[in-house]
Order: sequence, then C-alpha cells, then structure tokens
Amino acid sequence: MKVAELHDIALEDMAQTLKVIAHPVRLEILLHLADSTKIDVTTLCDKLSCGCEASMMSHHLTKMKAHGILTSVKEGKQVYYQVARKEVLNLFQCMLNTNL
Amino acid sequence: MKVAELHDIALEDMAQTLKVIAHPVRLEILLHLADSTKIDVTTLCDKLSCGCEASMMSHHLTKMKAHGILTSVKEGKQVYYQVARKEVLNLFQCMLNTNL
DNA sequence: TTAACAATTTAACAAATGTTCATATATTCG
DNA sequence: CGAATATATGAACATTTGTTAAATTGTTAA
Repeated sequence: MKVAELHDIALEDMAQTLKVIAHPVRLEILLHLADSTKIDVTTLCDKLSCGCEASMMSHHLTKMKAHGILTSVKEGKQVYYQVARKEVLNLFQCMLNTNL
Repeated sequence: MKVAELHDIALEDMAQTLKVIAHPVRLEILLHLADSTKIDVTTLCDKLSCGCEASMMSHHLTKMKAHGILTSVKEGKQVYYQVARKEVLNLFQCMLNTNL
C-alpha cells in the first residue's frame, strides 16, 4: 500500500493510535515494555522516572489496553501488562531516525 | 542514538509532536502537502475530503505551524502553507509498513 | 481614496475528551 | 473475618474540538 492511497477511515484509525501513544508517560511505559516481556502496575511505577502514582498508571495502562496496544494477564494479586502490537515500538525507531 | 537512551525531555517532545499530528484532518493536510509543494487555505478546504470549513482549517494549520511542522508565506490575498519538517512524512510510511 | 469584496484569522462559546487526584473494589494472608 | 496490598473507578478539572460570527488584511474598481 502506498501513502497516497490512504483514505478517511485509515486516517481516523491512524490518528486514534497516535493519539493514544502521544503522552510522555505512555511513551515511557511502551519503552519499558519493549524490554521486559511483562510487568505489573506497581513495578512500573517504581521503574519509570515519571513519578507516576499507581492510580494514574492504571489509567494509562487501561487506555492503551482499550485500544489494543497492550494486553494484560492477572496472576494472583498483580496484573501484568505487555505489548500486544510490537509494531508500535517501530515508531520510536522511526522518530529517532528522522529526528522527530 | 538508541531507543533505550531516551530520557524524559525527549519523550516530552516526542509526545508533543505526536499529539500535534494525531488528528485525522491534520494527517490529511500533511498527506496532501507531501505532494504539492505549497497550498493555500481555501484550496486545501476544497481538495480535502474532510469537509473542513476555512475557520477550522486555519486552526489546524496554525497549530501545526506553531509546532514547527509547517511554515507559511503570504502572497497577496492568500497564505500558502508547506511542510517544514519533511521527516514527519516518514511516519506515514512507517505506520503503513507496520500496519498501524 | 473609499466602497465592496475575498481570503484568512481571531473570538466566543458549547460539547466532547483527556488528565489527575481521591476513593473504592478486589485479592491475599494472618 | 480484618489488615495490608494491588489495581480499578469516579468525579473534578483542564484541554481540545467544532460552530458561528466578527475582525483583519489585501485587492479591485468606481
């Protein structure tokens, strides 16, 4: 498919995906999940430098899950999240490569 | 630079850029500007399938200009816009390549 | 030059979405 | 059961979006 062939629906979806990713904390979450296969909410709070409370972290994770970017599994007390669409990680590389 | 080396400020900027782009109309604008070197507001309204009024179009253009993604030149009555950072167009290709 | 028109921007507002903080609901363990 | 921990939800606050109308800037012609 060529860029020129993009139509409205595709653009809507694309915008939606970008919108969900377009937040510094959510970017950091994705970046961290790129390495570790799965991680629980509390550990994420500890590891990230954003100083995010569990409550807010949960919101961000829920949002990305709702848009199919993440999935989660419950194991005992914790809920582990992981990247469902590894492709989103390519965006980082793309943005870095092109100085965005 | 590697993805792993991203730090807070970089993520803030990256999120900001993504946020500005993350709107179906703004994506369509960029897509159209990818081909034509420069284009004025009214013509954009006519050519795009989003059915955007001049006022709204101006809003979107102003926003992207404010973030350095577009530039504009005034020629007589019209204001012509063009892409300042051609790199943003790579994002389309990247997203298409990875089915995002 | 001034009146009329055309292109774009700004302003003012309501509606929709997004973000954040405080609280509630599980779940496990003693 | 009740305390402690992990996560989710709710509601206030802020931002974004879209509309309509008015203001600004430039052009043309009487």
